[in-house]
Amino acid sequence: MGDIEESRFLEIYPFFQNASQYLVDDILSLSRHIILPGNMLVKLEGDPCLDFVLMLSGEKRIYMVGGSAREITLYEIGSGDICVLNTSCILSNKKLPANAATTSDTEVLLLPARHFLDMVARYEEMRTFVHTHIYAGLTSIMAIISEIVFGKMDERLMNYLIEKSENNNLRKTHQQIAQDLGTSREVVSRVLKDFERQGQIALSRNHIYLRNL
Amino acid sequence: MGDIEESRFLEIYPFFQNASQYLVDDILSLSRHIILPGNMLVKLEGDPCLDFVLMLSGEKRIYMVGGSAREITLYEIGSGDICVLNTSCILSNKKLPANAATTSDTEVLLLPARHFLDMVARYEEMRTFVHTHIYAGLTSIMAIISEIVFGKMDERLMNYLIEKSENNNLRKTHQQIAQDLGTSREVVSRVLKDFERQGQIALSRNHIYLRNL
DNA sequence: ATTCTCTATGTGACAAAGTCACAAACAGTC
DNA sequence: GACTGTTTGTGACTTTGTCACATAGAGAAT
Repeated sequence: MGDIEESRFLEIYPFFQNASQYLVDDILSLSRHIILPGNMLVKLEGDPCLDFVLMLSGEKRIYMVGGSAREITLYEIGSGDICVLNTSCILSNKKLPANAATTSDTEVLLLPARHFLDMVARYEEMRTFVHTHIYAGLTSIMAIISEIVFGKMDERLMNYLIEKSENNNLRKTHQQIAQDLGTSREVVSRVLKDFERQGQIALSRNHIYLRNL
Repeated sequence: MGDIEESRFLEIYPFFQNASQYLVDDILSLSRHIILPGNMLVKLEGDPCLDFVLMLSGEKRIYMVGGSAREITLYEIGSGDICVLNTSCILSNKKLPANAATTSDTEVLLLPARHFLDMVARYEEMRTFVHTHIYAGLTSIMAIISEIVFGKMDERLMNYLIEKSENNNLRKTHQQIAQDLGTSREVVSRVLKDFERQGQIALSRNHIYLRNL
């Protein structure tokens, strides 16, 4: 079933290098290897989680939507990550409380819920793996609250630019940035324009360039 | 050690009425029964969690602090609740990422981390219990983000008044309300004054009265 | 009762962030 | 080059947050 090499899996998920061989065999033999196209809505709020998802490559964005086209991104997961909400849903047999979409072509391993629960029951390592990721997810969501409540927009936006840019370049629209930060497009446009006037960045359509200072 | 009646425990935690007698015996015999005074700072951000905490009576507030006396309450726990962050910390052997304080005299059972981890390993029921509460904690924290990002202050404050009041009365200062909602005292004072001018509430020192409309 | 003191509340002035409406600029395509 | 859909810019206004300081209430001290 799983047509992924064990060596590749262990490279992406080094945690399992020290885990029981039985566990690794189980994960690889019981899960299916799937490729999802980019920019695809994978799950909607309220959907059940039938599989535990292990990210191999690509990226997913987990986000909430409010009225009037406002959104906020809770976190993004990439190669070697798992999704806290997916995990927590399966462990508690509840519905997913957010939306998930791929932002690029994405390769995942899907491990059916019942097998995943079995492994959590049987393997200490699996529990450690899961619980470590749940803690990380909780704290990263708390960090968002902290930023929103205690932080200022210009600081948040500058941190975002630094974090998300590659080689000082970022290819995103102001609308996309606004949806990640949970604010409106106009606010992003205005703060970016200020940054540009201060000489910190250069703006063009779909593209931001960060000048190193 | 534990000097609490099993019948009382099962009344406060009905989930365990259907659990193995061995598990209940373990919980009761391995935990200590402690009483904490009200308004006591129980844990600071960065503290380790040595015990799994089961709330018997009273209330605790879990909150984050930012600069300049601003705070935000993540959640409050009372009789029959457990604290997600406490749970997650123990399961992952990490530090607590928030502060905890009692808001009234509080009675708890403290179950040492190693015994708790043991029970999670051994008892399916304990895993279900824990994972259900983690899901509930995660979604309640997400609900806070949703409120802050998508909601308006007057709606949030009105919901707060309705939720927290008993018999249409609420004994809190504007400062305390501001710290629960993650805003500043002035904003709370102003919105409350608006509510009063609209005849929805009556204000006096340390006290708010809600008129039923 | 009067005064003192501490805490709680009220409010004006201004800054930061969000909303609304609409204009201008850009990149493809026809 | 004209047309079209998307992206960005911006003025005007509302809401929320900050700062400074005034006022009011409650209990203690005299």
